[in-house]
Amino acid sequence: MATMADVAREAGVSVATVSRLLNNLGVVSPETAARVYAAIEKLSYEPNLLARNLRKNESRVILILSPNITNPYYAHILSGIGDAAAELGYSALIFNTADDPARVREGLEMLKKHRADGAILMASDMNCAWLLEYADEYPLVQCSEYGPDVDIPHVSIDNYRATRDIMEYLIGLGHRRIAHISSENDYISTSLRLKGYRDALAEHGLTSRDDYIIYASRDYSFKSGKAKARELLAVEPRPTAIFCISDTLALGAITAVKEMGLRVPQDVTVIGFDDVEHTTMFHPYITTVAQPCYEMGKESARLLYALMMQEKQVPRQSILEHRLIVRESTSPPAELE
Amino acid sequence: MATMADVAREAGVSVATVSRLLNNLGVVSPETAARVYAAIEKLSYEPNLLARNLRKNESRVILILSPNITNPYYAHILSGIGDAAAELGYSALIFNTADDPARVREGLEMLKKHRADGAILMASDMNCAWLLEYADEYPLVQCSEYGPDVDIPHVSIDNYRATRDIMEYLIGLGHRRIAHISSENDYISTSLRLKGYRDALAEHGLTSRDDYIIYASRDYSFKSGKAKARELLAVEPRPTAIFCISDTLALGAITAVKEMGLRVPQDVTVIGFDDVEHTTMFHPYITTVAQPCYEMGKESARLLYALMMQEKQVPRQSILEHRLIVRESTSPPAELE
DNA sequence: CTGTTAGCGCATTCAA
DNA sequence: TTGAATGCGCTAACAG
Repeated sequence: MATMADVAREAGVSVATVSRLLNNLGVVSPETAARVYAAIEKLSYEPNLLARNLRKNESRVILILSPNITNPYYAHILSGIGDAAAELGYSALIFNTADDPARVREGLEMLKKHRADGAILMASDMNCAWLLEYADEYPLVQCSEYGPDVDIPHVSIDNYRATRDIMEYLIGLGHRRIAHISSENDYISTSLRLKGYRDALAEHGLTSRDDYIIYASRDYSFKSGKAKARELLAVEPRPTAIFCISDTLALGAITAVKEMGLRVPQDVTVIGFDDVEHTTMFHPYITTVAQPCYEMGKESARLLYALMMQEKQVPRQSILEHRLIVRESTSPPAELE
Repeated sequence: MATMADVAREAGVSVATVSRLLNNLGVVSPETAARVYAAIEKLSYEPNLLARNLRKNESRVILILSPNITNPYYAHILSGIGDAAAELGYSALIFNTADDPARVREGLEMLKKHRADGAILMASDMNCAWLLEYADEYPLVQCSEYGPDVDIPHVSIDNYRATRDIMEYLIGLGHRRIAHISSENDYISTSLRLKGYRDALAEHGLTSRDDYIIYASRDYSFKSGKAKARELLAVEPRPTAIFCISDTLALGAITAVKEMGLRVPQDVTVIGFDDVEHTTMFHPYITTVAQPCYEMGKESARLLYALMMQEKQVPRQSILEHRLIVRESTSPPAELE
């Protein structure tokens, strides 16, 4: 493995000149430049990042803390982060937190060890003020989830407005008995969606029934969605629509409806959230709100980059556009038909 | 940020002693050790990996070259690699190749730059002998796909046997007209499955019809599966079973069957491969061959580790067990009922 | 058991 | 426009 000294010797110049050329610093005469490039070519030299990084005191790596890369929602975000990182000259390190705060801490310690220059966090709980201890020291960005009063730059969608859009749509279709499958997790998105659900009902003079709200497992599992929908459908009077905070949950709900001998959407309307699961592989295709996951990943990387470059005025928040996608799992309630 | 020198000064010892303690080399008296630990604690010192890595000439990073982390099949493998890497004291870098050989090359160049100590490749084409140029220089492992005559350690399943298992099962059910949705890609798995399909037919005295074999898109898309199944179902006489080389393809095939007014499995049996897609979210649940993706990822990391540790006798091949999972999309052909 | 010292390969200051 | 020299923080001889 050739070093810069080898190149310098081969080209008959000093290492300083080679370094300058490689980093476009100062000016190097065309003739020497040519000689150096020839030497680089001949020795097939590649700079040793280990040395460069130590010298510059940076790793050119960004850390991604994700609870589970197997979940397509996170996978799409990761994909965006990875691509943006590459464009910016960074590499993306994945660290699986398994949804465990202790592992998040463990991951963040890598910043102190200089394994990465900054980190992007996913799936933070609302009470994540403890992250400030790290955010004060290192560039940190949160994606999707964040703490409402925790001053760390984050990118997300407007979960409240998205939910209001969903509710306006359902109510506009004529639904009055709308149930909600939420989750027992502690995400800001969950909280805002629940609030949007309640506010929409209230503003339309519809009573909010506690037995129309049910909490699925933290991870939005299909099984949980199915089980919870089953409970919801046993409530009297039966809701005509179920708003689920994820597509997987909606998929489970649709299965529950079908297994109870009912039809979607004729008997029960089901609506999801995310548009990232396989929502168009089976009928009924799911009506849902699409989140721009890939773009959110990219934007997170961009924010982090701004932070790492010590840019002033880095926005504390970047809200991307959601989109209601009406497909086949929703229709007016039968009673109105 | 405290350095080792700070710790040494604080503890009244030399940096060598601190280093020895941190690396469990040589012996340090309990008293000095205690003083050093106290100093580390007080200064909340963390070793600078940038410096350590340069000194040791290693990055402690493994590179993962994947065409698309959004595909659950790869995501599960990645997950296994990531976990195994962490256990071994390594970090996992993801590099999206977008299924482009030029990008694979680009990724491998990172090894020369010392950004990573070794790499795990996914989705290599069969004619990947050009990889040897890198494998000769750096630790390389291939996961799932590999070149039949390319001497690079790889982990996979026995695609031929798995296919034979599928075919024995289908033929055992009484199927005689079995179609095959393959792919136009150049993977060894595709090739072995096609061979397994043909050999099974031949050994059972069943004629292999070219119009029962069709090639879906490289990426096994749902859409492609649906379209190709449609073509297959138009052939006279209609096949009673369709063996698809991926679950997504099978999902597409099932949709095609249904849309043509036929039933799965009563009219057409469909069988998939991988068991990684959402095969149990809708009826009929898909009969398929399960690949131990997560384990394959772990095993890949282990092999790579052995390579990086310069262990002698690193196996050139590690074949993990597959498993036929019979669910609802298969049954004896109607004609026999 | 502990300390001194010499680099790892590079970027960067300063002098020429 | 170029080169000499310094040191980033650490590990590993080697000496004591």
